Amino acid sequence: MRPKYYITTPIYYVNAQPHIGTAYTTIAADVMARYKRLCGYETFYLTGTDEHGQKILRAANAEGMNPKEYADRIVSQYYKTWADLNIKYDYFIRTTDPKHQKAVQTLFSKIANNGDIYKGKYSGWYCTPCERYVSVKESSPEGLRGGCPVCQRPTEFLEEENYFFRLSKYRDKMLDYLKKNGDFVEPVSRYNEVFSKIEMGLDDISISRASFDWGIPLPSDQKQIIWVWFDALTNYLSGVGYPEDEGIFKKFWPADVHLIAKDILWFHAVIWPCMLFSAGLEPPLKIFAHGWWTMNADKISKSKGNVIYPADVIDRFGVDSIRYFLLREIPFGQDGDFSLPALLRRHNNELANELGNLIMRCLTMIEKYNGSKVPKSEGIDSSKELWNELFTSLEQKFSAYMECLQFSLALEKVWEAIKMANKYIDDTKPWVLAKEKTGRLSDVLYNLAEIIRLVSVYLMPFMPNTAEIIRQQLGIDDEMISIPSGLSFGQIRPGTKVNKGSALFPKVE
RNA sequence: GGCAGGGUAGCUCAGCCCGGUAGAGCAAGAGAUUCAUAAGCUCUUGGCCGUGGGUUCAAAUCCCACCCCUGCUACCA
Repeated sequence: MRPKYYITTPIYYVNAQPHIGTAYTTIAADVMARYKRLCGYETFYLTGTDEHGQKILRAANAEGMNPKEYADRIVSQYYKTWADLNIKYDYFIRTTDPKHQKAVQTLFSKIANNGDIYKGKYSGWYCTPCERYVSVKESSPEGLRGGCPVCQRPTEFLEEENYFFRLSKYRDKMLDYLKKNGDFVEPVSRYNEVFSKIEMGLDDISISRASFDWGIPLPSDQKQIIWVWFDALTNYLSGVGYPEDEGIFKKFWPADVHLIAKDILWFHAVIWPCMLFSAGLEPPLKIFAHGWWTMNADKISKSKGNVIYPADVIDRFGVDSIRYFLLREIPFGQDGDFSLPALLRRHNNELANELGNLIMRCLTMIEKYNGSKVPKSEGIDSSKELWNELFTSLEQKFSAYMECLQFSLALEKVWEAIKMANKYIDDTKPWVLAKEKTGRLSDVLYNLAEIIRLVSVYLMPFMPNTAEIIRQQLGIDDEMISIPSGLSFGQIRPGTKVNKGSALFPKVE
């Protein structure tokens, strides 16, 4: 039986169109999903949109629309952007889907039946953008009136009867779970933060709202709707069939990893597992919180007007270049800076010069010196053996880095091979060998064709279009493109006709 | 205020656990070459390793104090 892999992005709140931050998470998950598919895993990649809550209701009203229409409009932008970025998800979930709504109510009832939900009266300062109450612990006197400690925006005083979830009950269980699963939250620094915050104590949280009605009603009390975060988190279950489609659900749950940005760590690393504990379901295996992008070292925000939209850069650089840049530029987990000069450098140096030009020079030489056919390796020199060793070592390192989502390091390893190949050409000087006619030229050209093939396999998850073009240029078929069977050196058949096309990455500017 | 992480070449960082006369990539400069997207290859420049003490034959690396930055968190009121 094939092993499974289930990866998710957060479902994005439809108050804004997709930008570089959401694209980042979505691309990272796509790369991981494509990698796992390549490795033969039965893979499920879930993304989607979060469409309920007061914030959406207000935004819709402000434009004279009903919230569902408003959401539809934004959602279409998500579809388009993800298509433009070549994101291959298995399912796109919307919290307005009837199936999802049912799942939320089912989960809610499970937790209620377990005695973890009670009715209480709550009065306090509420942050609408964050969709949560600011606790007394968190708020300084100025903070109460001054704004939300998380997002700094104004809070409003609310008093209502709500239903509460006994989060406090799960403090010890949660700590225990973390101790037994040291890699549950990554990077480690985030794990430590979560751990110490839980140690300080967990308060019960209000998980229903009565002051507006854009949401999913409680099964037991139609006057209240379920808190958006409870609603949203449940997508990870409903997206794989919970509760009705047991076959799919049992196959894929628990999720192997929830990819998130660091700002929503608490909801995912604490509230979500505790909800699942209460419902008698397994928690996800890993929460990976990545960092934030700045723009020219400046914090990105709507008010500053420096938000970057994927379309802005795709037109100029191409999808694969953007995908590459985002994952290569910074170690996954850390913050990073997005800037045009940085993007230009990566694109022109690494993609155009080192990779694109490598392929171009190899194909040209095969064309010129061997009638566009991959020659038969003559075994005159020992470099084939050396390349074999190099790629064996690359295979190990690459997969190790991919397993721990260290995309930048995985790419760095692939680039070591690319640089070696460029150097190999300069060292062996095929243009000289072509005059000598010793047969050594065949060895070199064969090795180069094979190197390019292997590189394209490794790049496939990151740059699917590029990998596909390389495959066509080399004239090879799909069977040589898989992991691990396609990774051994020496598979490309002599006589294969190459098709030199145009430059893979035209230089920008 | 507490806890955690960090301050090393112009920039981004590795080295610090297991002390022994500073490393990589990018940027900058030079050279040989021509298969190639004026690409690639080779070489060079560049650092009192946050500050002040201490331990040691020897400290970026260990110890103490202080300064600055980042994250989590608390509070004086």
